[in-house]
Amino acid sequence: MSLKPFGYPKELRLLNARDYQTVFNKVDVKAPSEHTLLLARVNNLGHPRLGFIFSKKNIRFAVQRNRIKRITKDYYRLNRHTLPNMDIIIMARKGVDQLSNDEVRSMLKKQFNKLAKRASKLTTINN
RNA sequence: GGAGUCAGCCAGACAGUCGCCGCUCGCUUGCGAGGGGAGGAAAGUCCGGGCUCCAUAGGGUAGGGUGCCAGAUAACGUCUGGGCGGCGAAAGCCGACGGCAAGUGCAGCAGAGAGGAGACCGCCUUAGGCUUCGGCCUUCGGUAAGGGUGAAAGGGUGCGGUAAGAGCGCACCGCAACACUGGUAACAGUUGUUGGCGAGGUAAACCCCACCUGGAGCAAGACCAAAUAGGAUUCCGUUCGGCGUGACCCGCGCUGGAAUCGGGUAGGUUGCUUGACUGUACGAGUGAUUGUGCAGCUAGAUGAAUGACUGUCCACGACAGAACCCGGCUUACCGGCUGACUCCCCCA
RNA sequence: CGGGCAUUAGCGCAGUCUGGUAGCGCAUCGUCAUGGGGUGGCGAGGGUCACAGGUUCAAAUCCUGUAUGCCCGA
Repeated sequence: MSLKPFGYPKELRLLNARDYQTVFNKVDVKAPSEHTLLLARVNNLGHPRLGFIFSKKNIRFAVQRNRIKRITKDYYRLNRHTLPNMDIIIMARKGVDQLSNDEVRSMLKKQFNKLAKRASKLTTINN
């Protein structure tokens, strides 16, 4: 792999419905909170992959949806080296569009840290 | 200087760092360089058109739409100009603005009467009775001026007329029909003649008239790979029947049909941006719009790009995010700029 | 992205086509019956008919726009 250190190419995303379905079929780690729900499953690709489900039902206006997506993406590509090798789905709940950019970032930090902590616990048990 | 009307434009700027999606070029199979990367509404999906498939969209019926006139346009429910009506002091703005004299329906309650209407009170009068001679009661009638009901009561004002009244007659105003004049037309008129004026409201009620209208939608459709296959059995049929064209009938196109058994599914590419395009010059037109020349290429994703952070400045940044593409309409919106016009005040 | 439907009392629904009175069941309140409660009988209250314009004498109903919720088409 000769990826740019903070890039966001397609290898680092979940791309089609099958990718999403495999995660839903067997969730290894969950990280719920008031505004989001993270689901993750261990992969053996040597890097994490991210996908998001921000539905129109939970975030009504397209401008707000795009804003949350972009901040999430940006946070992910800057911090992916701290994440375990998993396929991660981040789902939005109602009310996320009320948060400011800084609030979204701190919320993401908390959630990803929670995920990494639980994942490390999982791998030690498996080993 | 103030108040207002109309038309058009802008939608924070600059620099740095880290990223995302196309395009071109270079080397080469992932990097480098260059250049591009949301809107005026991208929205709502309320109309119209292109495009695609169904027949090249054909005939009829039903259904739907539009609704003063003329024009613009690919087309429209849009736009422009004009007419009529309304609002405003004006610039200007607003209007589903055909027909109820083809037919049918509707109008609760109130009211005498709700449509060639109607005597409840009233007014006048015939006959009779009573009388304190003022009139009162009963009654045959006349009467739409007044009261009262209602959203709405079958021209208005005045004079004459009359028992009291009434377009009953006359004058003026209004109205209708015809003619004339102007205008392509809608329509208009210090025009003329005729008519006493007789059939009011509602068509965003059914409906009538005129014009328009085939259906579906890029999840349309096309291509590649795979697959519906290839099979087996039974029954029916071979001018029949079935399928497709999704309102119905005709027509047209394709084709043997049905049941059971067994077998089996996976996506990718394209459509996808050069267009009723943009800018500019000259010309046609009151204008919407349009002709010709020159120049330009201005998002094209497919879990879906156009962003985040830092710094500086200011008027402290609204509504809001393309998904086949255009033309409109409607709705949302912090502010700012330009031009034209109207009215008022002051100065010269 | 495209196509369609709904919104009426606290809740579930009629009424809208064909304009004039907004109604039904449950729930709420009062009262009768019971020693008390439930069940039952009788009675009452509660509605800007989602919002804003328009047509009409008159709009829940007809027309136009807006908002919200739901369904269908890979």
